Amino acid sequence: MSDDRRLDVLRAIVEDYVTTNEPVGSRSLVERHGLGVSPATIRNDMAVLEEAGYIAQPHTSAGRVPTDKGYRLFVDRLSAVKPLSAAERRAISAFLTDAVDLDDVVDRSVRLLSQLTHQVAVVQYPSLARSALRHVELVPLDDDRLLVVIITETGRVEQRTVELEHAIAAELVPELRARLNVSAGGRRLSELDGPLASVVEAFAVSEQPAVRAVVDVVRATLAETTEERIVMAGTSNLLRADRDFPGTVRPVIEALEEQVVLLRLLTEMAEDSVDVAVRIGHENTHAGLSETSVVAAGYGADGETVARIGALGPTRMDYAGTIASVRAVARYLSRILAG
Amino acid sequence: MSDDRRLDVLRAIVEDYVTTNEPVGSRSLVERHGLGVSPATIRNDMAVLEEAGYIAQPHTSAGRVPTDKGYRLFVDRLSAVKPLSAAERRAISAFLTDAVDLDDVVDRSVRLLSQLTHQVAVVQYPSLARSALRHVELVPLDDDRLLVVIITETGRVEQRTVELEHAIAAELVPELRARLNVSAGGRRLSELDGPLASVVEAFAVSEQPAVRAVVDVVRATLAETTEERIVMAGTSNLLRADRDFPGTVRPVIEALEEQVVLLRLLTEMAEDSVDVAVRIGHENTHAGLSETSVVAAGYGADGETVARIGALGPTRMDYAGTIASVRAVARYLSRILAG
DNA sequence: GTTAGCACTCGGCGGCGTCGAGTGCCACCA
DNA sequence: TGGTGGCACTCGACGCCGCCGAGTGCTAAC
Repeated sequence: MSDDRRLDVLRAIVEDYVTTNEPVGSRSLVERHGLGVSPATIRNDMAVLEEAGYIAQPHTSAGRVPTDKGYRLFVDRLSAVKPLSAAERRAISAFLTDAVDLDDVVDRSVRLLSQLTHQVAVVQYPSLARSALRHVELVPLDDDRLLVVIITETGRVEQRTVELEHAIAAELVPELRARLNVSAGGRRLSELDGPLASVVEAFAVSEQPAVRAVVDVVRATLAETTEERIVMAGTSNLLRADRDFPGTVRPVIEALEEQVVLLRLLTEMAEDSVDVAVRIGHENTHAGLSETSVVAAGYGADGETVARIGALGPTRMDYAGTIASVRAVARYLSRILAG
Repeated sequence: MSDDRRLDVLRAIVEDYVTTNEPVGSRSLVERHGLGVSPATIRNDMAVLEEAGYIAQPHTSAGRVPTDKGYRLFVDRLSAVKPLSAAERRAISAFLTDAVDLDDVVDRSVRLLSQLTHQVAVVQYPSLARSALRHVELVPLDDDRLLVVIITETGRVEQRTVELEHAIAAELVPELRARLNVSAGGRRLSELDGPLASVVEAFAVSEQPAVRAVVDVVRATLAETTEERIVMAGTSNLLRADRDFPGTVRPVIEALEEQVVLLRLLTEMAEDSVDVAVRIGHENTHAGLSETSVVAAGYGADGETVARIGALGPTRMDYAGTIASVRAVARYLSRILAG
């Protein structure tokens, strides 16, 4: 029994359906791909594939369409890696190297990815918690308020205002700034507890409450994961999909507008895989995304993942191409942040 | 000749069309509104209104639909101000006062506005150029690179890296920081030229090139209008419109993805009016927005407009309600920034 | 200036028949 | 046993047709 051919048939169905967006029948299948058998044979194979849940027919006497399970098998075992063209590599490189600051890098990346994939692209800002601290700056605003500005190695800047119970002596601010930067500079959140504690202890007991307030804000800001930001591009690409299946886009856009949903999704996917992760259709726990697939990868300096990027589109997408693009952009992005 | 009644008819047509989204005919018009005349009379009036370009019929023997010109007249002269309900006022107030920092304020505002109007909402970040400077911070990165962090009164933070030709003496950094903050703190871009020049002159000639590089970056950053950021919410509200007129949404979403387009639009509208400005259909110069209306208003502390907010939707929108919401949110926003 | 009446227009809708892609099954072949 | 050709069947897509009704413009009368 030729199990191989069945897989060939499945691959052919996925490929055809992705390009034509029409249920694919046995005749066109043998024509477009050089399978050396007759339509009738293919029909038998398709019956088996359908029985096993890899494909389905929208209605009697229409061609077959891959199910989520079918796409999954395709992605895991059938799709060949599709290397990017030289032109695409050049475009990525040129597009990203011009960037001037972190905002710009993120902005360019997300646009680039949406253009490469023709899907909705998503880029998460480098997480504060996982980035090393570059510098902490303290700015007295008035007697009992102090502005704390936190700058990470990845170039992200965050600011918080600290309300002080009692005024802090003005002369202490430079000292506190210096101590903070010496002890905490270059470290990540996970390595900060000791150094920060020692900073507090370096001050006179009478000053410690104020110092502790500042230190706590620094720690809290770095720990704050809810503040994570996301940028998105290529939403209009969804409308192409809507022309095919009117109405399916609404819940997707609503999901996209809830950054929380996206963040949770990306975080979950970080656990799926070390490299590029793929979620197909119902594999996305969020209901609105049940006909949507997401391809995501992590990026960050020094092989340390600080955030993720992804592309999102209808389950009927070019997985090989999308995976290649996401992986490529993630790598360039890592390189830029490291450099 | 009763010109008044014709205007009543126009108003009635706009109101009916906005709620029903169907061309409105003479019979239903007299029924739904208590005009004390017969359909035939209305038909005559409608013929006049059509002649004058305020209404049009999609095809022979359908009802009438307002033209852009008709909406314009409606907005300018016919629509009554629609005060917000107490519940709405409370919602605005509650929603905005909880915000913790500028990002949060902007984020909440845009969501709020999209919910109130059921349209796409847009909020522009407070412009750097028009905000007063609160503080400039300098952080040496290595021998020939200096990080400049700029903080405005509205709470916006911007950072730039300066590449120095020759290393700047480390001891000079605190002095430069101090001088910058004394001379420039609290001033707007337009008042900065003199103070900045005097900062440069306060240094020894040998140090001036480096100092000037830093000062130039500060000035350039404040002057940079291209870097203006915009946030958006409620894109999914457009899809409702697409159900009525399939295909019209695509160009709009594409326009929205180009922040430049939106920024130019908001800037143009700033000149239209001191209060709330309205652009209807073809009045938007951008081609993709020719079936879209935009309602915008400025906000800022101390009566000084530092940025704008707006709502955007199909020309067939509830102008009175949208205008009221935009105005209200702009006012609360101003109050928060001032406080 | 308003109204009633009337002929006319035209898009929307539902029914109908045709067409064709695609299927499942069965008998047959190597 | 697996592959193949043949065949009857299904069912959505498409185009045609005729009806219905909302809406109009015009004219003659009030």
